[in-house]
Amino acid sequence: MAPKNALLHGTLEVLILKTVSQAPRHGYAIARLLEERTGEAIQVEEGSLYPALYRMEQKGLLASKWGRSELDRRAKFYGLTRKGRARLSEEVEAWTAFSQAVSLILAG
Amino acid sequence: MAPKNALLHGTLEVLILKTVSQAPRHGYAIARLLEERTGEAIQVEEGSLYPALYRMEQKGLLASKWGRSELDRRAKFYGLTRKGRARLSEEVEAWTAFSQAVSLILAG
DNA sequence: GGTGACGCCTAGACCCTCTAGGTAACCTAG
DNA sequence: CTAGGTTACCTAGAGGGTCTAGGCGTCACC
Repeated sequence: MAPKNALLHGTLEVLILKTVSQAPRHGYAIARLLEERTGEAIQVEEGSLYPALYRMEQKGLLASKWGRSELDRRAKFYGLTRKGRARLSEEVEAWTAFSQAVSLILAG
Repeated sequence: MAPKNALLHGTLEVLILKTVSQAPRHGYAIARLLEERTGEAIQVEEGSLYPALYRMEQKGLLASKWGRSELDRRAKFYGLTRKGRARLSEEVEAWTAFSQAVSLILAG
């Protein structure tokens, strides 16, 4: 079967980078925030999210620190590293170019 | 290493559907057309393209027929089936919603 | 006769997302 | 008090799509 969310492929990273650039956030909050802000147009499964966060920390884009959530639960907060910040603008630019290109074709 | 074109993932299908909806085209021409119209912003490798065309024909979205290219070479022309036409509008809609959602986040 | 463009195809690697589980702490309803 | 729902994290393996790196045949040109 076709994957439920093929379009998300490759885009999750920039979404996370952006979300975390505004303030340190924990994984669960990132997922909720993306869903709420987009009216469920973007849905991030936990099985995609946590591995992505792990990869991105390994790559040096994110740095994490355990803390307490808004509801006072144990939660791991992620913030951008300098490398992550650089990566964010690269990926925003790449996505903008790509999405305009696709729109151009689909409008043709 | 990061895949060269992670963003393309899941988008190639709708690009092909759209391109072929305008006129029957052969694979090589589809790739050239996508690149030229987008100023190389979209680049389709042959190793992605031909398997995609094959899959889409298997799924009943495309129908193919051997013919002669503009340069009078042997070439396989693809056209939309009724199912392909229906799929095209679904996917255009899905892409529009998704891309607006991503833009919303990235603009935040 | 060699090189490059045209045009098609394939195997396997690679990467990312998703499914489907599991853990643990906390709250509320009944 | 206990059953269920929410918060919050994690993982193994399946699944699916793209890319790498080849191969094939034809044709035009130098």
